[in-house]
Amino acid sequence: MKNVTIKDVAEKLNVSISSVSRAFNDTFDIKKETRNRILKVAREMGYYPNPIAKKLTQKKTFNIGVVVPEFINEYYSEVIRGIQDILVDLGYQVLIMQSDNNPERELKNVKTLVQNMMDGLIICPSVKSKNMDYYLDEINKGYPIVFLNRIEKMFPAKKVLFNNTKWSFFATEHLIYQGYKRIYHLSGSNDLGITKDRIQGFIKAMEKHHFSKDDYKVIETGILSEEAMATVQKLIDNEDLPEAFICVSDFVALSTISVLKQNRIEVPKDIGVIGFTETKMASLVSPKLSSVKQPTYKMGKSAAEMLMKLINNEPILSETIVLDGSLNIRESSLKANL
Amino acid sequence: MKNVTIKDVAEKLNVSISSVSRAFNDTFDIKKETRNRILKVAREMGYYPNPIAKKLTQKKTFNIGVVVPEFINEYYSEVIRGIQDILVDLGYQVLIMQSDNNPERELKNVKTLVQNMMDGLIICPSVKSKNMDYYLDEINKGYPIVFLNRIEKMFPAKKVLFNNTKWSFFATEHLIYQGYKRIYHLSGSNDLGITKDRIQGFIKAMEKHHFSKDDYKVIETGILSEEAMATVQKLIDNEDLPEAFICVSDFVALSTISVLKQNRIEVPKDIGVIGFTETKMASLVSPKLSSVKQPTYKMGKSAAEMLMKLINNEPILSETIVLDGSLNIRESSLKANL
DNA sequence: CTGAAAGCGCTAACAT
DNA sequence: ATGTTAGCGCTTTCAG
Repeated sequence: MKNVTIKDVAEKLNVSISSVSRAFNDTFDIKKETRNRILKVAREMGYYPNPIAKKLTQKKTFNIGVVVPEFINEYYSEVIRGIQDILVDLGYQVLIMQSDNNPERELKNVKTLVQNMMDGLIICPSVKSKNMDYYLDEINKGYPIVFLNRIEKMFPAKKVLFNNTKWSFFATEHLIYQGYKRIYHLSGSNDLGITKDRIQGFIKAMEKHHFSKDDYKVIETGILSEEAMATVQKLIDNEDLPEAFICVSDFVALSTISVLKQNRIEVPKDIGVIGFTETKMASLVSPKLSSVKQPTYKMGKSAAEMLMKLINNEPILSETIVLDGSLNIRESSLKANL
Repeated sequence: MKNVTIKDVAEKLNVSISSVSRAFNDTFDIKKETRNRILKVAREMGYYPNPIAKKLTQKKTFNIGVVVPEFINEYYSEVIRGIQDILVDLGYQVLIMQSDNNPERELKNVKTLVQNMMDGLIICPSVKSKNMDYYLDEINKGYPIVFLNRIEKMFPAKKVLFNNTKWSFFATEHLIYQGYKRIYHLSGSNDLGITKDRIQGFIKAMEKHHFSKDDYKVIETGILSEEAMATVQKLIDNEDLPEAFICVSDFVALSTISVLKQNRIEVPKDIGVIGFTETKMASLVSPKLSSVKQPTYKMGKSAAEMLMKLINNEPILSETIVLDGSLNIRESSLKANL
């Protein structure tokens, strides 16, 4: 039960604890021979340096904390894989905490990670994150933090973002080129910066192509299936259907298609639908879902690389990295070819 | 940059560090008045007890570690929500690590968590986890570990499992009752215990209903979409299609349906399909996917509760908790009603 | 009730 | 090249 300590090893070998420490840290000032002897016996005794004690004396922990809102789909999974692929090779371990989109829990998570002396943090804020003061405090203290996604473009901190405006614009334009004349945007929560960005891209496309205000609409639908379905059903009941929907997520897009189908409205023949933040399901469903793909893995990698620079005091050219995605056109938005 | 320590607070107030410690731990042997005075000033100074130092002196960290293979869908997300909902209320924080289904990384993760003095661990093993010796060592040392899912029924440790055999049996029987006369099981990796369990349930149903060996088949397909699609396409090419598929996951089920559709075979009219480990997508796609639902949230809760008992040395009635799920019949397996 | 002091396991000067 | 010692920030006897 009792753990073997550096002292136990030292006594067993009749050397000082510093020698054992040196052996394990492989410093220059120890004879290879002694080192090996110590290491060998230590292994036998099942000794392993206590990282807690180590943390107390050293600054470095080689632990990185990541806070994500949730794991409802592969989005953050891939982000984290990107992060890990960079950091694990550099000897870091990645500790993850889930905030469940609860700002209080998020803050508590961040504090836990800070207090556990993570060398740095990558934070993917919750929907209604309002903890920015605390974060700014830490940043000002010199604590390395990189934000990822869902953070205001103007927030004064290192961050990695997806170019929501641009790809929302492209997705909308794609619908326009397909000949859809009346387009609604089922958007996410207005509390989110990214929602505003996507709305902006949507409207930009509408205006560029001279849509009249009657021919487009932004409806805040949220990200829940039930909400989306209710919204679409209401549009049907009110006979206020557009020719195409651009949806905040694949999940909402599928919900939309599902309701339309229930009402014997066919996609893409009667109505076009395009999703956002592509999931693997997109190409497996029928009709195959067109969607905007985000570079999740790369976002994770970029955030991790940025964090490393921050930690190693290397110069960071730009505080904000904005990444591009791609538009995966499949069946659900293809009116033209019918 | 420099953090405020207990000493700083003590000096500022002209009290001993023990008093400050007492104030923060709210022990009985301190005057309420002193306590409040200390707390007040400490807050002002921005002091917060360093948990690392605390860990060094105390045994308890109120941190629980969770290792999961991945987050490709909401499965482990819900498991973790279950875990958190139990533990957060008890004052614990949950630290998560992702093994990416890599056994080495899994082991490294577990070691990191152990060395960081987590009070206990919940481990969801990888596909090819072979680290059992290390885990058994820790358990024998008295370290509280609970396993969840994907672990051999006979493994001598606390664990929470889903009754794969039973629900595989039920799902198969459902297909039988629908009138499908020839059924193939697209199974997961044979390295997994749960795969064997599901195969067992499948075969049990086949035998109970006197299917001849020619009328059922188990095909190891894995969990990748590409593999599943290739497998199904090959069956089509070989004119070896069954009347129904029971698939290892919703993902594989959707892949299967997708290939069938490409070949103008309709589900459920021509062929029935049922998934496993239901995802939210199941009810959104067309045809709506029948699937076996696992009690993910409850599994997380059970594991957390078991871990608490383990940590608090409370009696544990049964080493293994096996939970039941449900069969959500939707459209993809409904031949009878057509 | 409060303070002094030992110690948790380790690192990092400082000696030798 | 190795040993000695003073912390790291906190808890916890033990005195008083």
